[in-house]
Amino acid sequence: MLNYSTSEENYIKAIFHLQKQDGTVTTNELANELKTKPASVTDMMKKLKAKKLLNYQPYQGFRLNNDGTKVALGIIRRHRLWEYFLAEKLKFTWDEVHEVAEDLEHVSNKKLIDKLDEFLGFPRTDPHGDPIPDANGKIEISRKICITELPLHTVAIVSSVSDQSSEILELLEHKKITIGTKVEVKKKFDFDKSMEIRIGRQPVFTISDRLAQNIFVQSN
Amino acid sequence: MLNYSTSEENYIKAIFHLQKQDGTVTTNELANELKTKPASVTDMMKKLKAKKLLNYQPYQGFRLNNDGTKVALGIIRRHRLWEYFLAEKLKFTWDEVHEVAEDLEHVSNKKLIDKLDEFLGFPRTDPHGDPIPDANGKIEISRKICITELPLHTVAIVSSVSDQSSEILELLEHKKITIGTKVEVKKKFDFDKSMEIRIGRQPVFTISDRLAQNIFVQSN
DNA sequence: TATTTAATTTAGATTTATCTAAACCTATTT
DNA sequence: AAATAGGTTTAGATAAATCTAAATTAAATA
Ligand SMILES: [Mn+2]
Ligand SMILES: [Mn+2]
Ligand SMILES: [Mn+2]
Ligand SMILES: [Mn+2]
Repeated sequence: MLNYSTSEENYIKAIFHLQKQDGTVTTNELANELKTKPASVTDMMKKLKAKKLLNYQPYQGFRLNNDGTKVALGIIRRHRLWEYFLAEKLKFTWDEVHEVAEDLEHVSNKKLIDKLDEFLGFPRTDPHGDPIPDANGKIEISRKICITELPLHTVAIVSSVSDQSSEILELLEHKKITIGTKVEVKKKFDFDKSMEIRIGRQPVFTISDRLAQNIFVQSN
Repeated sequence: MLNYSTSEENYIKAIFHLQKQDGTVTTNELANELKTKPASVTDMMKKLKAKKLLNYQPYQGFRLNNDGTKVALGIIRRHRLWEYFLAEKLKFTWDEVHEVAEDLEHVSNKKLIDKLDEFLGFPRTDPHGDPIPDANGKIEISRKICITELPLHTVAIVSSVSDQSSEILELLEHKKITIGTKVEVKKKFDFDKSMEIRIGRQPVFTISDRLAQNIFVQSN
């Protein structure tokens, strides 16, 4: 396995997260995700294409190929194992781990990561509930859906939350929404797409669509 | 505290290790240590001088100032804490830890390192026997001397060994020379500066000057 | 189908870190 | 004091990653 620069790895991982099922990722989407400029994205896409990690034709968007996906899963494995370590061993709160893991994930020594995995007891999910790929890059497919797609009056369990910004995580913590929380949608409003939800036996309260988009549940 | 690039940090740390007591470090010495070219060193010295981390006048060598020393001690703290973690928690052998720590040391998140320190139980030395600076940059001054300076027939304890290359560490392991080993110099040869030493009650054997230079002992 | 708009790419700069080769100092030796 | 040899610095290139502004293309609209 070759080694990739921190910058290349950040692009590869971002593409992996953005490409859903069969669709392609656009230049602007990726630039927005990485807080960079479209011109920089185009440069990097040419480079990653030359390294045979993705399919890319000018103006047609891009998508990781098999090799690129393997690389992405390696980065995600490192990221999530470090997140687990930070939360479980170093007692970081779960909204702090992502930022630190964003750097640690780029130390790519296979032995280090496999020994870390063993030391942690081969955890299956990170502190946000996302599955951790194993040493061969195999990852559990999770049956999670966004809470916005959950039918009314159906109790589900929060299985993961977006980890993209610590602002969101701070809000979730304040609302006492965390992994494992039992939640039920009581009402949805078309006007602003906000929804009223209930956690356990607490009073019903409202969350914005923006927040709901970042909460994922396991319906069974 | 500002942040420095990986490259800047590697230069700063190398200068710290090369500058003994009151002397200055030369361009060639540093280029040799970092396996780079003298021209690259000169470029970086200008940069680090501009950042007020060292004293440097063209052709006169250089030396870290107070601020530079503080930065160096921070890097060394990270390096040695990770080495301890790798050896103690992940069960790396002590000749494998340096290389990995060389990368991990550049993840400079103060909270991460202070929590790691706490998790490890505030270790005082790394797996090579070198002291670990505390969160304030304070470091124990060790009374260690090189085995080449140890008087004949004086039993001493190996307190640290060079960790610069895994080749040396491999050799030391083969010879069963490790931290805590009791050692005594039986004879020194002027011709090639080799020496005969005895470990515990084993038969006397010879080590080269090149190797001896990398073995440090605590004479009492 | 022609036009307009929005997304994307290209062109040209900038910054950081590196190198080689040439020029330049400093110290030692004649 | 002049010559020489080492060590050091400068000059000029290169590669990676980024940017702004201009040019181009594709898609939507008239
Ligand atoms: Mn994360
Ligand atoms: Mn990252
Ligand atoms: Mn080390
Ligand atoms: Mn390093």
